[in-house]
Amino acid sequence: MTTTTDGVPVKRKRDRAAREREILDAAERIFGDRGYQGTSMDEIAAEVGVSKPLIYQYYGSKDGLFLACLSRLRAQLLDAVSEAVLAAADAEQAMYAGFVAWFQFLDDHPRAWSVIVDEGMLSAGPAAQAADEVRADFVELIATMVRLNAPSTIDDEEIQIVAQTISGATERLAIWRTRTDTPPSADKTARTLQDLLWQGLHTLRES
Amino acid sequence: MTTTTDGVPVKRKRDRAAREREILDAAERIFGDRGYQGTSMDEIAAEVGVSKPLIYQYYGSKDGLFLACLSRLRAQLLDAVSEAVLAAADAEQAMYAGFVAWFQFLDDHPRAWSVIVDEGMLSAGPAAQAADEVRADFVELIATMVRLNAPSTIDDEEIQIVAQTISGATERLAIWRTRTDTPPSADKTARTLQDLLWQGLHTLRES
DNA sequence: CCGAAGAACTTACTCCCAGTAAGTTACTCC
DNA sequence: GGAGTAACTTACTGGGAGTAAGTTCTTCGG
Repeated sequence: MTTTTDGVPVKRKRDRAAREREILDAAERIFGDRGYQGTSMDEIAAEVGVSKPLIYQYYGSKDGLFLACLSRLRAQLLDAVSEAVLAAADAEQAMYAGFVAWFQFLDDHPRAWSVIVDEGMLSAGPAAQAADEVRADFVELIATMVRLNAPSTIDDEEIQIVAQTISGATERLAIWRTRTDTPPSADKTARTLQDLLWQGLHTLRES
Repeated sequence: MTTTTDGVPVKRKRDRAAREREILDAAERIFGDRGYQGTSMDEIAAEVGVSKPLIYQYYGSKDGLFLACLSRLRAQLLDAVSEAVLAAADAEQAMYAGFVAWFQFLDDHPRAWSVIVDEGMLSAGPAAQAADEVRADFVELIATMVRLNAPSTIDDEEIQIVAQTISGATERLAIWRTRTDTPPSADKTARTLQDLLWQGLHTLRES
């Protein structure tokens, strides 16, 4: 049992939740350093000081563990962007602030980002679908902003198209910036993207 | 020797170029069906009716072989899009026609596309850089079109940003369309994208 | 305090697959 | 026909994902 007589959970000496966190932290670090392919489950197990089957018991597979990392990191990224968006004075500033927050976060957390880049690694099987769901929160946020700024004549399909466009654009820009020697600043990138998209958003015509 | 006395290449019974093509064709088919991870080199070798080390001799590694497939498919895709762009009456039509050709090609060649999607698989090591170079032709084409349509006050960094944006957007849209039950038509997707971007392209202001 | 039940955890494997060392066969030219 | 080389094969290694089967720890009812 994990509860006392009054039903309150009690600290066990071997605490599953804590172990899961330990494993996840180590996985995040190693995946971030060496990439998905370059990381072995044995390595993560050794880093935590635990045997490999334990990790399989908790996370099911290498994909599962990677996905758990991805999911947690994406959540942090979404928080950073959401916060920036909500703090903005008007809709135009909100979109711009969101872009800046996105690029800035990725500049500040290169290891986190390199995990997110490796999302592409999961292009096969059920993991691909799971990875899409992780990204979906983001697309949702973007879709909401699009809805607020586009003409009311727009239909749901078009909103999806625009949201996917913006999501794809920001991801590609982020990857490109990390692979370029002297990338434009987070701010300039965000500003250019904003200039490119803002007008068009308001003038989307019906099909 | 592979030449006769007058220097003209002669057909050898065992013809390397032909073998390379055979291997590449088989690899393209199998990678397209089963994905990068799901494909083994033994499988490709068996399909061609050749031993595995031969493939390694010609293509160096699994990544190398995959990259060769990717490169050939990308070239076909680029051709299709270039042709559509060049055949258009004016700049606005050219951009739109390019988008349509892109989405249409991917609808028509699902196996080819699934290889290109797996490009993300090569996020590590020198293969990642090689994959970027394969994509670079495309970004180049887009950059050219941007240059023709944007105000002359734009700088090179901004052109790169815009080109990466468009490249990222089209790729994400293509992936999204394949993973959606009833995706919008190639035409509607292209039209919406065009509406979103065209105006902004002309009003990009200086930093 | 004792023993049963189950959760946490380990040892010691299997299998698959990328990549290779070393050798064999087929062709070309002199 | 024999030397040289390109095309090709057999038979292996190494490493890593995933697992079967067992052991140790913790809790709880009696």
